[in-house]
Parts: sequence; structure tokens; C-alpha cells
Amino acid sequence: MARPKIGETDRSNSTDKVEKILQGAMQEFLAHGYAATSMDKVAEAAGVSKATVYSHFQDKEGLFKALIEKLAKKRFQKILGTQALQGEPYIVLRRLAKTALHQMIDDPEYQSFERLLIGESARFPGLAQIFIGSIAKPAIETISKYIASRPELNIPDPEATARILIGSLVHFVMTQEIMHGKNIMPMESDRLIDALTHLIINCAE
Amino acid sequence: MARPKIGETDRSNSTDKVEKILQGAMQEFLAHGYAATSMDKVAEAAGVSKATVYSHFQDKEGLFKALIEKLAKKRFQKILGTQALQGEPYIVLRRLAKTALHQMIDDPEYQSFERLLIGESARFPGLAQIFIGSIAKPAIETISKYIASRPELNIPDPEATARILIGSLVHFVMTQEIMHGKNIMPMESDRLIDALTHLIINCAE
DNA sequence: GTCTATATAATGATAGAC
DNA sequence: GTCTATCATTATATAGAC
Repeated sequence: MARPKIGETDRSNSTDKVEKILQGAMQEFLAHGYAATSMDKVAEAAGVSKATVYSHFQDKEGLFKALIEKLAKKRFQKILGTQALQGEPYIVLRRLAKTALHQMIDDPEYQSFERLLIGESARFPGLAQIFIGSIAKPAIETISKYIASRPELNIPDPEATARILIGSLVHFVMTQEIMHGKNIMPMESDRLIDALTHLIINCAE
Repeated sequence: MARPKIGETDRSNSTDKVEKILQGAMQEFLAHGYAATSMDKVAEAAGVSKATVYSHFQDKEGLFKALIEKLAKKRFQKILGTQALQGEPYIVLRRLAKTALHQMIDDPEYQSFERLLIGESARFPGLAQIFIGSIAKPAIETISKYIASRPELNIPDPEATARILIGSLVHFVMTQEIMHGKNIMPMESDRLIDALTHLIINCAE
């Protein structure tokens, strides 16, 4: 709604529409990007009229920002819901890499989200930064702390090494899936995982 | 260059227009993306009329594809023009990483190109594949061969390791520059280079 | 080959009925 | 709050003059 008042009891009717609009917006923006998505299509996908969309969101840009922030929060929950990082590095790092890789590969929504954020990162730098701050940064910090907690790994810069780990995985999904390179330069994901764990673990020896 | 046709007069004028159109298209598409770029703006940026644009390119999609293919070729030249990979791994890998990283960081056109290709990789999968085949694949192959040529590195899977190297560098530029994360999670590029060379070199010991 | 002018369609956003 | 109907603008693409 346009002006929420303090202490106002939410009308569930209205909240439902907002949710439907965000659902429709997600479908359209993720499929076609920002500029190629029309408010008519959003309204149609949401099952409401266009005027209703404009009664809940100021304009196209406002709707887009609200959607991206919602999706970033959702991803944040999904990723931080992974298993706690503790135990033998060989086990933990392999499981971490395998889990993260397959979560990205098996999730078309994640891939569309990446396309959208990167594609619009010039027009909406603040939204890309929300993604960085709420997803990439905590992920790197978590891994960095784990690496630092295992002195037997003998890694002088845990944070930089965490970036190498994450960067390798994300870029693998970027080339193979998001940019459709898996038929042009195929590689089993296990080979990447093996090579990564080899680099990180065997360095200590 | 252009194929000379019998009886054609004034062909250099026409070729000039094509070049001007592609220049204008580059400026607009790189700045605003595919959908948000109008043929009017392309014509204006190129200094020609819109009808002239349509006389040389079938439609917006055709112009876009021609531009991306041209840019991919240009990048291909630019990247393969790097120094030959031979010599001591510590020297070669550090120089490679440093050069590649700064070429990407100091090149806004590259960053816009990445935004464009990834953002449009759902609508134009073939164009993303051209990029993969003409840039990412040869780069990985070159590094892979170098790694394989140095058995003292003791790396069991050179190709997967080459992907880790490239992936770390590209993803670093992706988060820091393209997605504007350098103020949110800052890191000196030298730290990444140090950590990478540490992982790859010290593993052999 | 290149231009000006225009046809046709779609877009973001709003007015007013209920 | 939600809808239908509509406005003003802008888009892709083309016709016809020179």
C-alpha cells in the first residue's frame, strides 16, 4: 500500500495481492530481464490489473527493487542454511564444494537471478551490492573462518583462499550453465572439486 | 577487407557507414543492454539515419549479433596477444595472473561486455557460446598446456586447475568491479595473486 | 545509398467508475 | 482496493524522395 500507518492492522486481502504481484514480477523479470519486461505482462502473470500493480508499487523501478531485495533475502536463507563448517578439512571442503556446486547447477532460478543482477549491475549498482553484501560476503567470511580455524592447512591468507574456492565454483557454473558452455568445453564437476581439494589440502603436506 | 564487386562505385563510403553503425551500436548496447537500446539512439550515435542502419542490417537482432561477434573477435586478439607461456612457473603464473587481472580491471569495455553477454545469455545463448568458444576455451587450453608442460608442479588435472586459476580471476573482477563490491568487501588484487600462486606452486613441495 | 517522414504497435503510467 | 479504459510517449520497421 502507499502509506502504511503505524499500528495499522494488515488487510490480508491486500497482502495477498502484493504477494501475487511479486510472484508475477519474479516470473517475468527473471525470464526477460528488466527492460524487456512490461508492466502489462507482470499484471497478467500476477492475475491482477495493471492499476493494482501501480497502487502497491510506485513504478517499474520500485517493483523491481522490491523484488530483487526479496530474492536476495531468500537466497541468503537458502545458502546460510547449509551444514555448519566443522570437522576434517578433506571431508568438509569436499562436501562444501559439492553441495554448493550442485545447488547452483540444479537451480535455474539462481542462474536467472545471476543473469538479471549482472546484466542490470550498471543500471542498478545498489542492487548488485545488496547481493554482494547479503550473499557473497557472508559466504566468503564463513569459509574464510573455517580455513583459519584449521592451522594444519597452513594457508597464509584464508580470506583470499576462500575467494579462490568460491570464485572457482561460481565461475564454473557461469561458463557451463549460465553461458551454455557445457557442450563446448565440457567438464565433470567432480574434476573441479578434486582439483580444488587437491590444491587446498595437499599444500599443507 | 570488403570484397570488390564489379561495377561498384564508391564502396569505401558504404563500408565506412557500416563501421560507424557498429561503433554507435557498441556504445549504446554496451551502455544500456539489448532491450533498453533503441535503434534511434544507435542511428544518432552512429551519425546516420535510422533507415541507413536498416539498409545494412536486417533488424535489431541482426545488428546485435554482428556487433557481439565483432567484439568477441577483438577480445580474442587482445587476449591471445599476451606473452608466450614459458619459463619458471613462479614467474610465469604470477605474471599471467597479474596481467590478466589488471587487463580486466582497467578495461570498462570488457566489464560492459561481460554484463551484456551474461545478461542476454538467456535470450541469445548462441552469442554466449561464441564468447565461450573464442575466448574462455582457448584461454583455459593455453594455461592448461603450460601447467601440463611443468611436471614439477605435480598437478594431476591441469585443465581443472587452469579453470580454477581463470575462475578465481574472473570472479574477482565480477564481484569487485562489475557488481561494484569493492567498497563492500575490499581486497587488494595482490592478495588474490599471492594466494593463487601459493596454492599452485607450493603444492609441488 | 542515404535521407525525411510516417505507419503501426507496444510501453509506462493514470483517471474515474464501482 | 480493484477494475476498465485511455493518454502520451516511444519503439521497431518501412515508404518514398533525392
